[in-house]
Amino acid sequence: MIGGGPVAVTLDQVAEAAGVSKSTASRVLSGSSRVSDRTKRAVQSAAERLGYRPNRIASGLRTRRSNLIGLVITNLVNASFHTITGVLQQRLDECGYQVLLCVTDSDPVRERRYLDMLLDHRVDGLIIVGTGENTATVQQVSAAGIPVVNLMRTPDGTPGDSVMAGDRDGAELAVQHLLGLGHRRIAFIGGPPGVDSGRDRYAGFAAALTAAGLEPEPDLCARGPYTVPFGAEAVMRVMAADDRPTALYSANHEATFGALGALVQLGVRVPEQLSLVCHEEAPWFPYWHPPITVVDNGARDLGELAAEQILRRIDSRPDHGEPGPEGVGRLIRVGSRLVVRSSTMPPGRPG
Amino acid sequence: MIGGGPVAVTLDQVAEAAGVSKSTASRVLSGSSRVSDRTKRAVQSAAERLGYRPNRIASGLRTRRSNLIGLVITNLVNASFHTITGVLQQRLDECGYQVLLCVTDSDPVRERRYLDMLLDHRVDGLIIVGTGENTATVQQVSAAGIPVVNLMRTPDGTPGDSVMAGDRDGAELAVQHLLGLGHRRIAFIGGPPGVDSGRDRYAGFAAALTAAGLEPEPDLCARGPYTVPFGAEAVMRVMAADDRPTALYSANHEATFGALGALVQLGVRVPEQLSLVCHEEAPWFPYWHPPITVVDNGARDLGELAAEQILRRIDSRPDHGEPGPEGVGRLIRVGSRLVVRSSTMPPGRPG
DNA sequence: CCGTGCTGTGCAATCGATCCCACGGAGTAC
DNA sequence: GTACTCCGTGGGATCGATTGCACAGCACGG
Repeated sequence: MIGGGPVAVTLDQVAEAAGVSKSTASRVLSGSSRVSDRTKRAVQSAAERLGYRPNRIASGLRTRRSNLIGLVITNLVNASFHTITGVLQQRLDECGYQVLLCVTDSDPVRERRYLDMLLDHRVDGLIIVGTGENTATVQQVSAAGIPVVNLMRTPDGTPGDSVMAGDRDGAELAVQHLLGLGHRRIAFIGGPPGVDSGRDRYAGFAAALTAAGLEPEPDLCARGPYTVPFGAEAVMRVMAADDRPTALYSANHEATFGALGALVQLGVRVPEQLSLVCHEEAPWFPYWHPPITVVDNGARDLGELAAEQILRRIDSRPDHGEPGPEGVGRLIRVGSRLVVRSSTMPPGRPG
Repeated sequence: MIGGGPVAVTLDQVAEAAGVSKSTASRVLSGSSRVSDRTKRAVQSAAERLGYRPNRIASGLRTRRSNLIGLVITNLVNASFHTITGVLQQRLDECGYQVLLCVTDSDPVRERRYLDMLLDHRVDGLIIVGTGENTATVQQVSAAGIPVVNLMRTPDGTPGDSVMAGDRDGAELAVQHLLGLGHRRIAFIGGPPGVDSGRDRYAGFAAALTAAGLEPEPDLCARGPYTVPFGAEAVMRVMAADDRPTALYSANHEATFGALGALVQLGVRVPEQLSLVCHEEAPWFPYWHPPITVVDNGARDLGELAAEQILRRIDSRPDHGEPGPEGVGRLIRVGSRLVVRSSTMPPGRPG
């Protein structure tokens, strides 16, 4: 502690202290080539003694690998996104990669800037929950030889692989469950039609109804942003129908909270008067009263698979081989799972 | 698209295309020194034409600045943390710094590894919500000349500045509010005593009671983890008291959700039978039924101030000046604010 | 005894920027 | 005309690691 100032110890110094050349020291510390046990020990102890920490910037310049992966995501608030972010970070770290976090708030301008910045930092991979407004820039990234994985959303014309949630199937699962309980008037509160999940979940909802000989009723369907106020407003709307629904499918946890609040306010009891299923898990749904039936969209799996896919692409490009898209991007779809709790039950007799 | 392979354009190439030297091209693109307008235009157009993107790794090696800031955080799930993370990232980005995200899950071993890794990446700053188990390693980081900002927690012996929530004052505020409404039997559901927020919030709770001539009653106080199940269990416990409390202070939003679920289950109505105040804002509290009175611990401000503080330290160390702690670390405390909604009211007559 | 191959090590080029230093020429002062 | 100051520009060292190439020493087969 007597002067271990801010000047970091370099490999040269370690080499000198160990009485070997820089090259040998490097070989020992990165374990690439064979070195005699004696020198190995000498270098290691010198490194230890001096408190040597390799400079990844220098090493990155030479090896052309930053060990950084850009994560461009629309927000962190949504339950799926922060679960995914956590899982991703952990999995990538296990393989020596770090996450450069970029939150766009769905702003294409910020997204664009982040993409350029990630290019400048020479990230080894890009995982993106995109707005769809910058596919040209994403193309540039891909053309620069950086693997791209699209997460949750695959905009038209985007390069790279995709890891997508099984939105359509999940919504179908939820509605089939409600139909199976005997519900016929099922309301839908869903996301914006312009977003993959909004579109796909509605498609699943409609498909399940159609398969049962029913069809979506416009005044039982509300589509809008994934927000608490929208959920509340939507419930007010669908519950104002002449013939009230007996069940409600709600497409994300924020909207569901809005819905739950509004239902309490309306004095509608769940599940006695209205069955409720939410398409997204949240930590407190199992503990709610009643515990909420959900479609688990596999957020953890999404993170896991996105990490694995980007790592695979990085590995399969050992030393900046071919740049181009090797065939078309691969599409991985994560299965959804219905978790039945107590917020759904057969419809009661109309009052 | 005819061969813009993965090999990136370098400054040399831009310089050559513009017919100037590498030095001049650098000067134009980093705008450091005066250059004639003619050459400036030539270089800029060449850079544009070739699609030049500066290599931050190379530049970082030379300038000894990575433009990276390490964020070591215990988790992303907690509402405050993801708000803070989002704000931090945005603020730092505005000043050209990017966030290297590290989630520890409160595991000291992972924390330790992350700190070493951040050192290797030569981050320009460290913002940490620490476990308190690695102060020695944090000392190393600080000794390496990297500014450190402790967020929400300031373990004994940690170097650097601190940006802390006004936990004690906030809890006091909440309890004073309840006392002011006429409550005398106030229950406490709080965090682990080993964590700053757990300790401070309890202290504030106790202080407010003491100032009113009361004292905390052991069977109305539950202290445990910030989890939904604990909140539920704690409510069960305090509501089992012979003389039920008329008000409840709950120390974070996860526990509050557990509590709300349990209260519904017990058939206890809020606020008629029990007033509730939560020490932490969540997006849906304003929309709940009833809207929940909260102590806003200023998560956005915490992020904002932590970002500003680290940036200030980085700037005030223009070119690796003195390493040492310039005096003691600065302590910044963020004010808490009581937001009164409808979950609190004067106590009713005992039934 | 000599050629061959393997092992362990060192030398020096290299990655792509930044920036100190020097230099030529124009402008100004005396 | 000489000396001096700017200004714009180029040359080249430098940051700290990695890595291709060369070479010394040793073992082994013929």
